[in-house]
Amino acid sequence: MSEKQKCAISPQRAEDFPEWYQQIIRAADLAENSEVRGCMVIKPWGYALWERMQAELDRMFKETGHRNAYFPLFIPLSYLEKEAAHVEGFAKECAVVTHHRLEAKDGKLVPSGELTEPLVVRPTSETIIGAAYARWVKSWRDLPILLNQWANVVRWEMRPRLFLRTAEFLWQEGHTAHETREEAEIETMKMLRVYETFARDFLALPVLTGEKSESERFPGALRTYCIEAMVQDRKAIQAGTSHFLGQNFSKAAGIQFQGRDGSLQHAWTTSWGVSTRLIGTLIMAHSDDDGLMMPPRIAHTHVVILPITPKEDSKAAVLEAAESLAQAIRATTFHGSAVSVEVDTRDLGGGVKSWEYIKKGVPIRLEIGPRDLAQGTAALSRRDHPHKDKEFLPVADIPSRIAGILDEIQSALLARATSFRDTHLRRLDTKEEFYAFFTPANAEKPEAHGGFALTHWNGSAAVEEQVKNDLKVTIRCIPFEGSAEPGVCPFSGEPSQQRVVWAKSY
RNA sequence: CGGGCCGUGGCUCAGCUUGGUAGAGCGCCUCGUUCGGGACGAGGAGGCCGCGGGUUCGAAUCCCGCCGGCCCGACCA
Repeated sequence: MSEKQKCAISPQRAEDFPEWYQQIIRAADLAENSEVRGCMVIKPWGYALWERMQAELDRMFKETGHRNAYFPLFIPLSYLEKEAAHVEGFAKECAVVTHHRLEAKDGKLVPSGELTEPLVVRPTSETIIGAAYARWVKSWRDLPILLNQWANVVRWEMRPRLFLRTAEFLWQEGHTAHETREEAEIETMKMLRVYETFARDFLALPVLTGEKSESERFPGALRTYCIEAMVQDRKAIQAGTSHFLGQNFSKAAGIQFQGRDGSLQHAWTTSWGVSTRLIGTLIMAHSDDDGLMMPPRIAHTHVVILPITPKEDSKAAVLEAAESLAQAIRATTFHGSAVSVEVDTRDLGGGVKSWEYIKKGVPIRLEIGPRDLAQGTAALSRRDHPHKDKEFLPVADIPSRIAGILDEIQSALLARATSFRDTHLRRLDTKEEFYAFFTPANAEKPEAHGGFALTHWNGSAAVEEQVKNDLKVTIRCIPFEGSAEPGVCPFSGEPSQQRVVWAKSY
């Protein structure tokens, strides 16, 4: 590269956010598009992030009394037909298996052996899990059932984007059945809070919590709650959902039990999930024009040590010092687990290696070279600081300081994201302000604009529809806290009980 | 699924209008000098020009069909 590049990623966020997003994924080697339309290959660096998310969430699910199970990928078509709203919500995006055999014909393989009943590749598992629960539940003593499954699901999306919207994606879906309505409602809220906590403490994402309006509700649910994050183009992204399904699915599947009073009752069910979309959210929330930035608590690699070996005669000593430093750091812990350290001994020159780890978002880089050997130091760089900043520290002090620095980085990312979100969250009271807020100056190539608008709403779907048509802005959630106050819906002029969160969204 | 644009080494693209057997930059490999911030030199590998058919002595180039991608709409975790 003959000319100096200021940033590793081109284009920059401000120039072309969607393209920047794709370049981050490429530069950090997270994933790539597959030859199968709409599907992605998640590469090791990206999959490791998912494994970290799985590990922490799985722990949190178990701590709240859930266990894992696994249900079939294929769902009988007839199951999907049982819940009317559910069918309507998912039918259009279902992949359907109609045959079970291939036969060679004219040198080609053609499907044969048509199934008597087509099988749907699960877009979600309420129906087939409901059928199992119906078999398992006889008595109030069989409840609650608190299960989760880690699985892939397929939704035949028309416009895929890596991690954000793909035909196949990975997720977890919790499915619970309860004796009473109240118990199920508590469960729904409890798991929403788990997601909120996870997003804040591990992903360093401040999220808004609230309920979805009817038009955004999960097909078949009585209520859908969500966590909504803001990413750096100021759009909202639904990062997790928790649904109170009432008795809709238990009536459809026949989940019945004999209650304490001897009467036959339908169970109350919930479902809740987060997906690999969290990776996309993480990227869009924290990355900068030099690449990915992994919050330390979700990073699979906390520290990378880069030995500087310019001269053959000192090489062995430098490598030994690097390895010994790695061992000392691995012996320390960060939130209960060993700090994860990589030593990159590849024979690559210059800043190439440094830049690779900047792009990949490793929180801490340590350089150790011949000069350090003499002085007993190593150079420490933080991913959340400008990439040229480097602090020379006594090697002996480094291991004990790593966990503290990781915590600082974690806090810095959360603080930065929170400040960004708050800067772009407005209380807007007139239609004019609202429309101005969500209208880009350059319609041809919209710049980052808008944000979250806290604006009154009369509760009508017609208003939502109008705003969506005009601005592509939707209600992201009806927040739980701090929004209940009488006012006037600026779109209809009608009275409103509270402000709701409006935004453009992914 | 509707409208627009586009498919040429791994990536970004030139070549196509006016048919004559394929190029550049980056990346990759080897060797050497380098290495504390994307280094330099020399050499090298890699392409049924998206697929199928047609026109032609001859097609990346012209014609037809299909497939795929991107953007905009509808839909969505």
